[in-house]
Amino acid sequence: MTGAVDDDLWSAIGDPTRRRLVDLLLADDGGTATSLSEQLPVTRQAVTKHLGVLDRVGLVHATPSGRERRYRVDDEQLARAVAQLADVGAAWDARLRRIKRIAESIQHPAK
Amino acid sequence: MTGAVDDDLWSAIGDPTRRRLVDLLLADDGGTATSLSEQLPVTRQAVTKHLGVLDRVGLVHATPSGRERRYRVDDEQLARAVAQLADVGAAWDARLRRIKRIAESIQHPAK
DNA sequence: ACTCTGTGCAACCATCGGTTGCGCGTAGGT
DNA sequence: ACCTACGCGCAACCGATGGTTGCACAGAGT
Repeated sequence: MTGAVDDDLWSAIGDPTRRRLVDLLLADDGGTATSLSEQLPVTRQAVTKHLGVLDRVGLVHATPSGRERRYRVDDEQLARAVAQLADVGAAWDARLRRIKRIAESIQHPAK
Repeated sequence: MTGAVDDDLWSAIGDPTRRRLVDLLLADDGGTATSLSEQLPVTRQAVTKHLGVLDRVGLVHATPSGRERRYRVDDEQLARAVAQLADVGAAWDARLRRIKRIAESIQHPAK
């Protein structure tokens, strides 16, 4: 019923590499740009850019630790993102069911 | 458990304009590039390109009708897309719950 | 026949995902 | 204290993509 979709947030997780980045950070909290890039088919600089995007939409948060920058996922914002996925999915699903119901009611008239 | 995410499909619905396009087509089946562009803040040509992308991943299907090209949503493919949204959402949600549970178990040791 | 309307095609532009290359600071080994 | 080496940031560059404008063409309506 909300439908209040945040395009920036959605676009952030729309990119495959960023989605994997989130996956990696969920599994291995406190990863650095370098460590993450080693587990991905892209360079450290590419990862850095993606982390920048994720940071801008609040999905991750960086904390300097010595000469490293450790990143961790922002649970709340990720939960919000998950909610949006569910929202859109539910809306489309409802449409599909409605369409299917209509199609059936045509095949099997209501009386 | 599947995790078999189709990047092309996901990227297709990752774009805000394309997502709205799908929304519009679900509400107003058989829309044309021109009619759809009137309900969006972009030009017809931009819409045409997006419909091309959606067509390539099988989310919509065009049928020439006279001099017009009417587009309709492919129910099955959209259902697949919805499933993927649910998949990723569920995976992340599970992680969040697990993390939260761990955090709680630290505050309230298991005994 | 002439016009309107819907398409398609092409050129062009900004942004984005990705790369390479460089320079800098800081942690560690000796 | 030194020097190495690792992690990082910045900048230039490149191809793909989301967007625009402009034009040329085809099918209906009068």
